[in-house]
Amino acid sequence: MLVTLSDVAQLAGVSPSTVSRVVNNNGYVSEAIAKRVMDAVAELDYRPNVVARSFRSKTTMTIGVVVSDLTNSYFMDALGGIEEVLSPEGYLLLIASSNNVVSRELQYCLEFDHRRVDGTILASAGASPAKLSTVFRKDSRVVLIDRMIDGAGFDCVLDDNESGVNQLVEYLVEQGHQTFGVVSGPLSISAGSERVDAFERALARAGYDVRPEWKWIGEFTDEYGYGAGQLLAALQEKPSAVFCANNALAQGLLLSLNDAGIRVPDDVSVVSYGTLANGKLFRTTVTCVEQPARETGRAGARLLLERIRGNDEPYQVLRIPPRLSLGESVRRIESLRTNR
Amino acid sequence: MLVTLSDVAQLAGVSPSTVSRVVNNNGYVSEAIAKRVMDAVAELDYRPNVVARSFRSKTTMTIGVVVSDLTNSYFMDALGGIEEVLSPEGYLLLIASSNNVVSRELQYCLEFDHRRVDGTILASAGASPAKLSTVFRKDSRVVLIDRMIDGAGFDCVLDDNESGVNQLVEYLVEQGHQTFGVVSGPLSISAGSERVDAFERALARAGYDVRPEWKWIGEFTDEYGYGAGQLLAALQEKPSAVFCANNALAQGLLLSLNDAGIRVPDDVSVVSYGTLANGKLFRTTVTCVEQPARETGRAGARLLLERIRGNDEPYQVLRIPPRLSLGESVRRIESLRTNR
DNA sequence: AATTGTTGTGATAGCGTTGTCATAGCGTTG
DNA sequence: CAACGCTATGACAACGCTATCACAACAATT
Repeated sequence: MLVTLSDVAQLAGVSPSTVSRVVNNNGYVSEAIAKRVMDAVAELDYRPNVVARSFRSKTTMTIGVVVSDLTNSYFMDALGGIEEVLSPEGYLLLIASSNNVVSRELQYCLEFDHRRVDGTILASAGASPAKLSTVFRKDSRVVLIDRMIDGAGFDCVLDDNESGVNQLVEYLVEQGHQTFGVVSGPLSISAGSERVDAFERALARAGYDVRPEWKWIGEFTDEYGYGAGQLLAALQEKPSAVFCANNALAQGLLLSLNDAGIRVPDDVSVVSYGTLANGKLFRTTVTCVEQPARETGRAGARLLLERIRGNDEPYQVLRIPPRLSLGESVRRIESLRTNR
Repeated sequence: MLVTLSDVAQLAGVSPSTVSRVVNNNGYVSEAIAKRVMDAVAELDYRPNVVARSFRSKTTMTIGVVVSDLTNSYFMDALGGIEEVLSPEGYLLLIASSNNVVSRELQYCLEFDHRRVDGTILASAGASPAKLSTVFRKDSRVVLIDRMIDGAGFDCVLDDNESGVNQLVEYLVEQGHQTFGVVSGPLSISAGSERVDAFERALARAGYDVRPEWKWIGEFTDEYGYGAGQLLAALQEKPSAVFCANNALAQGLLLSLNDAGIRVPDDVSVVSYGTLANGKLFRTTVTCVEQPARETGRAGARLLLERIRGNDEPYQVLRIPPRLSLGESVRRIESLRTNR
């Protein structure tokens, strides 16, 4: 019913093989024949059947990307970087958002495997290595971004969380802060544990710590951030600075503080790991670690490309250094000395 | 190299046909055999080759979605609605952003066609019916959302722009505004022409108009909005209210007015067709037409599903009514009478 | 002149799945 | 009990393409 290679071959008076060579631009084809074929293609309005091609050639030129939250600008930026690298190479992206639900994440990865993607880029919501290994085959090409999974045995590109957090703490201490709170997603995710650990370690070096009752560990969502903000607002005694381990948390926290009538930075200072989405309109007014999202995406895509092209060296972990971006969400504490 | 249907069949001691029936859950299969097959599937860790399946069955269970700007929350919301309808039906989405470049839009649509998607949902950046008909085949299933294309002959779901704009104008006039500016994307796109036309018609009914020098027609991007804001800021005599035909324009305009030291709404009032992305954090502070993005996506997906399932009635245009959302970007003009 | 390599083309054989048809056993019905 | 429909399974072909091989024709090298 639809025009096939053979139809074109017949009209051009050549073999299907030759038409295939022309449309794929590989193998030896003479100028004259190529032109004859292309004319036939145009005349019949031939559309290559990519499904048949993929079936035969066992390569789909498709990359699956699973992120944990598509509405988060970090992942959108990373996606941009991925596309930037993969699109010119002829790959199409299959994009899915797990919405921070691990089971959905696994489900998408499995679906992608069934659809025979050439590789998968995964920003995990916290899948275990065990679960992951049931989903992927031993020869699956997978690159993790933003969140590392120990023991999964995949390439990984992520922030140098330690460096980012250190810059943040340095700045906070410099500004005179002495009491600190933390809001984070699950510590089972590297983005959680690494940032929180680094935060506490950096504080320790400066002679401070985080009081247990000022630690809120939940999900990497603005909803959880909002809830944490409510708890914070209700506290009699508050930390002078609160560290949010990602931008969604910061967003929720700031909104809830605003709703509760707590002013930032007058009443409490807030810093975020990750840029706030709305910085564009209202300028970046939150002091934060500016994540190299796009570069992370690019690096992940490049790593995956190498794997597809046969690189079978041991997997590697790439750390990309972020930089501090100063906003107006941190108060300078001049002289006040609290006894601790 | 990989486990196939036949491998499973062999282990289970049945024919490939039977295994196919089991894994697809269609046709007659006895309980006993089904169990035997499923055990074999589990033991071999069989993964259906969806590419082969698609090739044979001529249906990919894939829907292509081309939007003009993935970073725009309107399209993200619409995407959510689309996914909500299509995902439970087993469809996977192929998502692409044309970034308002018509050639890229066409390219993606063509690529999707080659990949044999079962249907396409398109928020066009302004492709002509002629171009579109070279890309799609006569039996292509296509649904347009947000932007209608006259003469394309496809189903279409979009805002009742007239109603939305009327509500806006009514409110502006009620607040005492008498001089108006407009910022819009191309009038070749229905979202542009319909909104601008409706705006001018509604104003005319109220006895007002838009001065030619207060009309800025460009692209539906925040960049263009920013530029328009600069032009506006530089004007000696300004309109008292400016209508932005989409949210990206409003975003850019507001940012540039802010940069130029023009206060909203004190110096100039701004209204937007479409919700501002950052309403979430800073609350909706811009008076705007709240678009039924998610419902538009849902309706488009449902329309497409019907087409796929064989509905071949004449194509239809669905208009979804939006509603006004009051913010703080419009000043009430009490008594001032300007002579015009 | 013989050998080798390069270029250009065709014939053939599947890839893994499912649609279609054939067949056979069974229960129900007039 | 013959006729029929329903259930259950297998055999077989074919989907459109490309990998592989085979083979020419010709050029370049020994």
